[in-house]
Amino acid sequence: MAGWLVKSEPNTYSFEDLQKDGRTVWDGVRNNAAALHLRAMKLGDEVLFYHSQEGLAVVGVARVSREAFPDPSDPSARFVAVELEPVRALERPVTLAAMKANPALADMAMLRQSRLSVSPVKADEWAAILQMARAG
DNA sequence: GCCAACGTTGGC
DNA sequence: GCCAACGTTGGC
Repeated sequence: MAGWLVKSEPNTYSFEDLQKDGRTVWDGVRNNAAALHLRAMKLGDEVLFYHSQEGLAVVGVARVSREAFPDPSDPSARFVAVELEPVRALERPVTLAAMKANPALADMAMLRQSRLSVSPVKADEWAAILQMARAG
């Protein structure tokens, strides 16, 4: 089972919004590298939910509830969307600063390419982040 | 608000 | 097909 990370500006759509909605269409991705990752997402894959601009932290875990389909917001039909549902909020947010400070995450895709809005998370990186969410 | 990183566009 | 110009994202 693959792990992923998506970014969202909480001003626009926060993890709390996802919990309130129960599920959401993850559309609007207009970047080929990010779209490639969207296409690779499988039903049931878990997704770290990161707040960009404000918060700057992973705040929750979501799950892919529908695999890639044509993005309804894309008139050119070149890009895809998935559907996400909330799993749970992290006990404590894992901040960008903390992730940067953790050598285990040095190779993490989102850190290496900060503008990538959808990125893969390796199993060991996933475990490290969840550990950080538990530890002080 | 600024700037670095990076993707896209368009002239040649 | 190259590359300069431009737009967008996102951290600081």
